[in-house]
Amino acid sequence: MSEPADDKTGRPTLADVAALAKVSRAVVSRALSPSPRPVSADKRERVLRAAEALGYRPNPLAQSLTTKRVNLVAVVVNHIHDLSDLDLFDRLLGEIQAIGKQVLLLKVGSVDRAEAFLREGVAHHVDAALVWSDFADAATVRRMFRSDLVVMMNGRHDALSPAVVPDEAVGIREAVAHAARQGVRSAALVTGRASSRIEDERVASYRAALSAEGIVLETVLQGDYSYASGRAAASAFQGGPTPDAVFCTSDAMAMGVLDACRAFFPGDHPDRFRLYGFDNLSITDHDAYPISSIGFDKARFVEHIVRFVVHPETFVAGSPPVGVPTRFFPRATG
Amino acid sequence: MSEPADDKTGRPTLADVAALAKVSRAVVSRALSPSPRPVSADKRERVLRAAEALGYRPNPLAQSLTTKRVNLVAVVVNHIHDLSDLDLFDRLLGEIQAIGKQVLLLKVGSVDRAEAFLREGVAHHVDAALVWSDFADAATVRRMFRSDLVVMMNGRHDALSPAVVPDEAVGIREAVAHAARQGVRSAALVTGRASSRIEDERVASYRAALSAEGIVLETVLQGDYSYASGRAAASAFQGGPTPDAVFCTSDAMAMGVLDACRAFFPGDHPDRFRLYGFDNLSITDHDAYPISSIGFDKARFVEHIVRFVVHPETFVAGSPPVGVPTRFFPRATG
DNA sequence: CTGTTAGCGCATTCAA
DNA sequence: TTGAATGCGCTAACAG
Repeated sequence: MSEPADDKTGRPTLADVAALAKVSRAVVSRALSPSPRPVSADKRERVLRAAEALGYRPNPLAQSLTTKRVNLVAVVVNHIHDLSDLDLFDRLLGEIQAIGKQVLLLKVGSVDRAEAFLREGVAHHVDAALVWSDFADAATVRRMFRSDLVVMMNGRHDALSPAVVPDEAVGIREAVAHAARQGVRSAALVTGRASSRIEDERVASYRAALSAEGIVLETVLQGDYSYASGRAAASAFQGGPTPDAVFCTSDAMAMGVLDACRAFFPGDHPDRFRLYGFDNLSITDHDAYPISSIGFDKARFVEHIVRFVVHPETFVAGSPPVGVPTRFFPRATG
Repeated sequence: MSEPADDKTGRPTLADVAALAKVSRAVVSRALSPSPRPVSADKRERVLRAAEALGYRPNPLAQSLTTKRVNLVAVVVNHIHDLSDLDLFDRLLGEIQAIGKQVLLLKVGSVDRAEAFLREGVAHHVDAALVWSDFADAATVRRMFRSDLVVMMNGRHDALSPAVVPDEAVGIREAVAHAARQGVRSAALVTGRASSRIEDERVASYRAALSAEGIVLETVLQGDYSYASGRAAASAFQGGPTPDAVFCTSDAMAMGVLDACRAFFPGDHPDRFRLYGFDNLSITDHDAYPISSIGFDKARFVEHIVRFVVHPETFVAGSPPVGVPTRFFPRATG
């Protein structure tokens, strides 16, 4: 008589359950399988009872050895802020868990570093990789993860992998048109990191929209998406005349610009110029930063991503990236 | 002559490397092992070359089957905001990765839900669980994860698991003492969710400190840590006389109080009462929310956590939780 | 419907 | 130092 389930971990295994239920291991496997498998009601009952009694939990790692699926999804970011707003991330996390998978959060700055730790880690066995970090293009990501299912949100997608991107041009046109209707004739643009493809397109959209509305782009200032860089950029407006409007490619920079101008021109704000941000962060709903902004429906965005994870087959190679339209959200500053 | 490495995944396995290098699988295993194992220089070289040629990557899931270690660390939160500040989370993520492990991020609201998805997921095989969510106590967490190594940050620790907690009393005393020196005699307290142990202690610390400084606690208002709840709570000050100081157990609520009062008493602020927050969020460094706050050294906090993960043996059962002292950070509002 | 058998990819005995 | 054999925990293929 040997004790059931006591190798070293103390964890009962499928074999223990089989022994207690007096059936074969295969029957246990089938009885406990989520998908319906042929098992007599009698034995199924015994298995369930035995599993319950032993406190048995299947080992998903062992399962994955044969099934090739781990129920893990990698979320790859450069910095947490890549996800622009915590609401989006929180929702994504919830939805992924709702479909029975779990999130492996990877912070990846460069391809080199990524290769290094992917070599050792579980990461390259995930069922899917959701990529915000712009450290690599789709082909590289597919190679790095042992998965063909990668969803690109960093703009570096190709024909072989699905991608979800905000359709920024729409919202930008709305914002600029709104400005034009308010009489804006001249503008400054505060941009983020130049290395990003997303940012390049964003800037191009602003240029096109401004031009279409006949607004003169007088100045382009380089920031890095941060509050501090917005403040720094705003010093350009301190001395001479200011443009009619300042467009920032992130809300954080717009916040910096706003605070800088409050400091430069006390009591004067917000009349000196109109201010537009980007991202529609939830903080723009706070009184102190009532920044007109451009955003998209996060629920829909997440919905598309999760759909690709659940039904990869709905993606046909060569189809264009899924666009989630952005909208203009007017607030006090614009 | 069969193609090397082409079952169905196309991924080369250890066996493929062995075949190409003309050695046994055991030799490959040893040659590629991080720890020094007996292998002749000649064969080691051949193995390394073969592995390189094939682009071989060991399968950590298969490894874990025998080693019982996955190099996975679970970070358990209730809501992303539990980590109070993204800076802390971002740093934690980086440090965990630096020690060769990866982060499984779990959003867990209740024990029921947790049990449900832990049953199916990889989560209960992690090497360690770092718990912010107050959904469960240490014993439950140890049971849920197949790990004895859990680090509790939610205040629900016991003698058997390490814990890291901010020593909040220090900073609170500093803040209250500072207020007293400024002539504060009466105060209101805006609290967060009552269900949390951390919150209970925080409130107790405020009461003790106020009492010690002879400040009368006139009002206690219930919030939920959010900006909106702060705004709502502040309506209590709209009608009658206001206390000399308002202490909030989160910066977000303090921001809400601040904005509400700016709306009630335009132009009057910040003289009507002093305002103190909690968490020392980075946004309190922005001009618009210059809220005096209480915070701790995030680098040290993370350092302690990671130390427990790397050297679990440094924890001796029964030792008290590691405290990271908080400090008072005075700003314009206090 | 059931049990037996054979792997999944790897680390680890144990003889040699 | 080496390689053959065994097993980690589980699923899948096959006969019965």
